[in-house]
Amino acid sequence: MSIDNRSEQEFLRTYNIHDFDVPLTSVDLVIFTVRDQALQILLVRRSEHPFRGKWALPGGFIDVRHDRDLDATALRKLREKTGVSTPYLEQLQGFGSATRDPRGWSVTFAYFALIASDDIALLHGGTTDAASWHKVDGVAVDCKLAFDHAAILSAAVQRLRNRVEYSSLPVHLLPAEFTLSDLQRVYEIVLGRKVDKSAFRKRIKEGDFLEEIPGKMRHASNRPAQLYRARPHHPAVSFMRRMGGEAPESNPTQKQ
Amino acid sequence: MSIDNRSEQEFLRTYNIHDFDVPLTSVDLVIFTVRDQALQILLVRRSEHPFRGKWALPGGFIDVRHDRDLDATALRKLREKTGVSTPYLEQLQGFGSATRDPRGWSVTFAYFALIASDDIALLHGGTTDAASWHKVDGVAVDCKLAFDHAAILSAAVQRLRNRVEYSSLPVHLLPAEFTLSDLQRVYEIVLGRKVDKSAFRKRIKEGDFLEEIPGKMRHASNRPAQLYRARPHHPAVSFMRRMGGEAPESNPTQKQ
DNA sequence: CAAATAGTGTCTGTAAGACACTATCAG
DNA sequence: CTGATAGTGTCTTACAGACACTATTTG
Repeated sequence: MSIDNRSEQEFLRTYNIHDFDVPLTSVDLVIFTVRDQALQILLVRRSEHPFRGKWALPGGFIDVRHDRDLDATALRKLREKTGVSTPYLEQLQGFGSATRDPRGWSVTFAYFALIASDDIALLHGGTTDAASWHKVDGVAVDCKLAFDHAAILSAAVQRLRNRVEYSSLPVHLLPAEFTLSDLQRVYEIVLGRKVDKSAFRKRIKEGDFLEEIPGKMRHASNRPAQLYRARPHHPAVSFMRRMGGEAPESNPTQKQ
Repeated sequence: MSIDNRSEQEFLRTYNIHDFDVPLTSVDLVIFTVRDQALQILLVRRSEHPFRGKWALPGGFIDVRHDRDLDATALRKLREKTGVSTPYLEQLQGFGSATRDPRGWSVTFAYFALIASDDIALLHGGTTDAASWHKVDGVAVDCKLAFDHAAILSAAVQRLRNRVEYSSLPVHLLPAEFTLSDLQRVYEIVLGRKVDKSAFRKRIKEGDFLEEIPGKMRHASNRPAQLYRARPHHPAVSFMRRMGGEAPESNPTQKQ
């Protein structure tokens, strides 16, 4: 198959990864949910060096013996921390520099996940380190974070807000059944601004990624509301136009 | 500063990265240009194992002694291959799995760069391996690629086409001075379809990221065309609406 | 003049936003 | 009835797309 398969195999037999100076490689997660009318993320308090005792994004090293690929590592970490195994999960961006970890050159693959807050009763009482939810204020949280996790969080929030302007992403922050008002509220919480009801509902119906649950309504002390669920196999709708009058800031791209 | 700075320092003194099984880490580049009325990318023929003799994306390992961060590695690689040092450069996505490299678990940070084809006279005659331009056909090139580079290329082309639908990105594929017709042609070449002239020009002017070069025209055997240049410090404009009637395919996100 | 490309104007369709309106429940 | 939230209709504005039209050059 290869040009010279024999010498290629010979090469691999004598190859040792530890002959090279390779950076430390990890995967970190920004796990979003909406709780108490606020966008929140999951943080863990580190029980190991470096940054022992500091808050950090959940994450860890690739298990080269068990993880098939990066997504598998991210899913495994998410399951370990939350018990959730079918979230919305998207790779955010890689971060790597000589200075982000005091142990030396390190890289991390940042992912962001969206889960419904009622999916995670399992969290407390697990065997993991202390973990808790923290409200996102602007593009940060109220406590100092280890490593460059503040920068990662900032990038994740910006990416989330940007996606929410033109996609159906927020359905993943809700439980399986919800009303259109619930969904609108999530859009408003993530974006931090009001959204027009009429325009919102036209847009969502046009997008055709939800279906009514026939005859199922939510009753309260007012007019009952139709319950909807995400249409199966309709993962992520992108609209042609963004909501809101504002153009997004430019990418975290660097030049020079 | 830290909770216990003394033990943190003790920890770092005895820490050795080689005690862990870390994946091999590299940076790969998808370098786009427009030449001969076609979108093209730069490929190098590998002179080393593995995949010796195969075409591959230019790339290589992080130089932990000299590279400040991932972007620096990508820029260095780009400079080594093309001599270009101020391109549009954006991190695409991380790729990592147990099988993408026969040497074992490996990860790579894929970047994509846009350069004007007249910026790269320096390419031939360098000290690098054989490198050449290859036309992009659909989402691939006409030759087999090493590693998982076909998948990386595919993701890069999709990302580029998607961005072009709503941004000013293609200016980076042109030299410093160009006409609006030149720019329209680049949009058409990247997207692989015709674009309406009137709508295009309204959109570009509305975006306000170009400026006329006063009095400077390009003359041919027809009406002379106004020359434009990118407005300084106007890096990447995003429009509120996409061109073309089609919504983009969903992300390369995985679930399950 | 013709050929070629540059550049503009006019109309239509679509969807977002503003906002007022109606509908349906509990109490 | 009131209060509350669900849900709709109507008007305006913004802009993409289609397409015809004018403008300016060379030969």
